[in-house]
Amino acid sequence: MQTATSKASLSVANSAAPYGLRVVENCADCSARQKTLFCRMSVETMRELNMIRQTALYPASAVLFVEGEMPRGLFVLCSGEAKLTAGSKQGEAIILRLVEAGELLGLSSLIAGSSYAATAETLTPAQVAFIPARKFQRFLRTHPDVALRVAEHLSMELHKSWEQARLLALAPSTRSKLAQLLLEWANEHGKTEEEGVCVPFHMTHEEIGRIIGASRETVSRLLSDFKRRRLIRVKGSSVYLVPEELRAAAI
Amino acid sequence: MQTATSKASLSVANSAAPYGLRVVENCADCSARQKTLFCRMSVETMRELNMIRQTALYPASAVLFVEGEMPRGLFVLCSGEAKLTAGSKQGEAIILRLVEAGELLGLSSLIAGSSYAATAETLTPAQVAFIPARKFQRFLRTHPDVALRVAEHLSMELHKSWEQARLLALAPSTRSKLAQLLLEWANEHGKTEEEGVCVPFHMTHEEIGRIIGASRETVSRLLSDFKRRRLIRVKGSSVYLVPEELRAAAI
DNA sequence: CCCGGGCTGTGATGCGCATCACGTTGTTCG
DNA sequence: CGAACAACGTGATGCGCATCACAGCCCGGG
Repeated sequence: MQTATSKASLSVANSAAPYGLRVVENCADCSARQKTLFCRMSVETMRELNMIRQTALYPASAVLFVEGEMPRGLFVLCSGEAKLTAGSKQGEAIILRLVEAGELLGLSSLIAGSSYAATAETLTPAQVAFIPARKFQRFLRTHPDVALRVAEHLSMELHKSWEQARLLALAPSTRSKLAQLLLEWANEHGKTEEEGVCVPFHMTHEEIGRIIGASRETVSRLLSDFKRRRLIRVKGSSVYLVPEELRAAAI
Repeated sequence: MQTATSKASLSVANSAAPYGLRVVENCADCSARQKTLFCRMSVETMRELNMIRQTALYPASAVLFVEGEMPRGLFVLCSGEAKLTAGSKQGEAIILRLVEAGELLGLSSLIAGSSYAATAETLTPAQVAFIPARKFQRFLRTHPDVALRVAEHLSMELHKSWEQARLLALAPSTRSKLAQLLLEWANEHGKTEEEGVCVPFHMTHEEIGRIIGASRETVSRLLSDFKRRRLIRVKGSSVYLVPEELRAAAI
C-alpha cells in the first residue's frame, strides 16, 4: 500500500500517535485545508476526497519520494514541514523549496506523468495524506473545476520558482541573498512583536547555504555579522529581525 | 484590441507581411501546433480556438508584455523566438527562459489571475496569436480536457524551471554552466552532422551571461577557450560541438 | 564610402567567497 | 552522566570571476 521509503520506520494512521503528533482523521476538520488547493470545495466533494486518501505519520527527515522515481500518487502535507531538493551525481544537493502544512507534494510530476524532478523529505515529524494516482486522476476527470484549481496551483508554484531564480541570480552578493531570504521568511511566517518581526527557525546553516548557494561557513559568518550589526537577534529557536534595517543591508 | 506594447511599431495580420515573415492564417495549418498544448485536439475544437484568436506580427525585440502588468489574454508564439526576463529595480535582468515557436506566453499568470511575473520580448521577428482572457476562460470551462492539458503544460514548465535552478546552483563553475547550457541547446535544437552537432546561434555573449549569471567578458573568454580546445567550432551563426568532449569539460 | 554604434577579444587588478583547519558549543544517546 | 557526534564560530589562504580599460570587428546608414 505504501510507496514511500523512509530512513526511519514507517507508521500508519490509527496507530498510537508517535513523534508527538496529533492525527487529524478527516480532511474536513483539517485546519490547513483553508490554505490549499482543496479550499472552497463542497462538502460532498470533500467527502469523496476523504474516501480515497490514506494517512501516514513520518518522523523528521523521512524521505517521501526520490528524484527519478515514477509518482504513484499525490502527497498532502497535513502537518509539519518538508523540503524539496535536487541533487547532482556528485551527491551535492540544493533545496528547491520549503513545503509547509497544507501544501501538496509531487503534484506536478503526477500531472505531467513524468518521474519526480526532486526529492521530498520531511524536516519535522509530519502527518501526510496519500492519494493513489489512479484515484486522483478519476477524481480530476469527474471534477473539472478541480482540474482548473490544479492549474492555478501549478501556476503559483511556477511563479515561486521564478521568484527564487530572481533571488539567486539578481542579488549582487551572498550577503544580499541571505538578507532577502530572511525577509521572505519574515513575510511568510513572521509575527510582528515589539522587538521586531519574530520568525521560527529550525534550519541549519548548512541547509540555508543549500538554498542560497553558499557554503556553511559563509552563512555562519554573515549571520554573525548581522547579529553584530543588530539587524537580527536570536532567541532560542526564533529570530527577531528589523525588516527596514535588514532591507537596507540587502544592498 | 491590442494589449501589447512594443518598442517598434505594431502590425496586424493580413497586412502585407513585414519583417520577412510568412503569415500562417489557420492554426490547423500551423506546423508548430504538433508540439504544443493544442496538439491532439479534435478538428471541431481546433476550429473553435481558431475563431477566438487574433494574429499579429512583431519585429525583433518587441515587448509583448511587461512584468507587473495584469494579463489580458494568452499569447501563442506561432513563429520566431522570444525570451522571458525578470528584472531588479536597479535595471539588471536575468533571462528566465527562451521560448520557441509553438509555445505559449503568459499562460501561468493568466491562469493564476496574478500580474505577469516576467517580461516577454521577441528575439527575432515573430508571428504571435492572441486569445483574449475572457474567451480563453470560457473555452477552458467548456473543454475540461483542455484544462487538464493546461495543467500538464504548467507542470512541465515548472520542471524546466527547476532544471534551470539545478543548472545554476549545482554547477561548480561558470565554465561548467556554459558547457551545460550549450549541451542543453544541442539537445533541444541540435542537428547531428558529420562535423558534430550543429546548433543555430543568435544570442549575444551578454545575453548568454544573463542566462547563466556571468559577465559578458567571462562568457567571451570561456567560448574562446572552448574554441582553442576544439570543443566547439563557430561557422557563421551556427556552432558545431562535440557533446562527449564538452560534457567532459563540464566538470 | 567612411563613420558610428553594438558586439567581441584580451589584459590587469582586486575582492568575495570557497576551502581547509581547528576549537567550541550544543544535543542525543547508551 | 559522560561519550560521541552534529552543528556552530572564526582564522588563514588562494582561486575564480567581476570589473575596468581599451583595442579590433562587423554591419547598417547617411
